[in-house]
Amino acid sequence: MDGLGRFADPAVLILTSLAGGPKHGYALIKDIERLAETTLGPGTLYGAIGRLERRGLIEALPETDRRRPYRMTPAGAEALRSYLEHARRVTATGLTRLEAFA
Amino acid sequence: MDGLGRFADPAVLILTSLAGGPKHGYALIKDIERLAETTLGPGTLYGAIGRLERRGLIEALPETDRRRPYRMTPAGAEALRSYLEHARRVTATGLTRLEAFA
DNA sequence: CCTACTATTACGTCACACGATATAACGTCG
DNA sequence: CGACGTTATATCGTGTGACGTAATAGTAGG
Repeated sequence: MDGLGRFADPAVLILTSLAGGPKHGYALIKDIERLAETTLGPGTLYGAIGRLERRGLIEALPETDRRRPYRMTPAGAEALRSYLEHARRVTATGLTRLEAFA
Repeated sequence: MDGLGRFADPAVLILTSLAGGPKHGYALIKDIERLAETTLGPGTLYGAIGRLERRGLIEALPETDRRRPYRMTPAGAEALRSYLEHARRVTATGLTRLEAFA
């Protein structure tokens, strides 16, 4: 019971990873491990990829060499930016309050 | 479909609110609205409160006047701190990558 | 040959969203 | 004064679907 665990929203992590350039599924898993010290299982990953694609936040690129790469769309970048800015405000408030917490 | 929505993990929002001092359920809803521009429904709120209490991250104070206040425990403060620091690292990376994103 | 790489699919569970219900205090309008 | 609406406060029920876990499958490379 280590409490809350980590910040691990799959959709956000995938978009953040794709903000660094297009990647296929397996590369996403590895990048996210480095990025967030969290390992997404395949079900979690591909489930989230499908939902992001249906919402138009990412799109598939032509398959090459058994790899199915994805790229973030402009709508995805905008959604991510707005999410991250909001998250930054909220977490900053939390950290400030924690400092004052006895 | 406004994309991703906001950062809205109920457990984190509740702990963040309680980092500012003990509060009862209704006061939490109001504080979280100001804090995160998100309204937790009663089911969502009290469900999350129950789970946090079972995990020892928050604890109930004596009921006064039909109000059941909760306070964050030291374990809760530690869990929140570690979560927020991790989230800050991840979101900072995301924002950096987004700046470079074409 | 066994590990790393790459992807798909199936399945169960639990958190969460949404809404209905209950009750009490307070104000206000007819 | 009495009816009514509103604010404050908490509980419960129910359904959906995101997520975690894991089985399957194939290629390539050391």
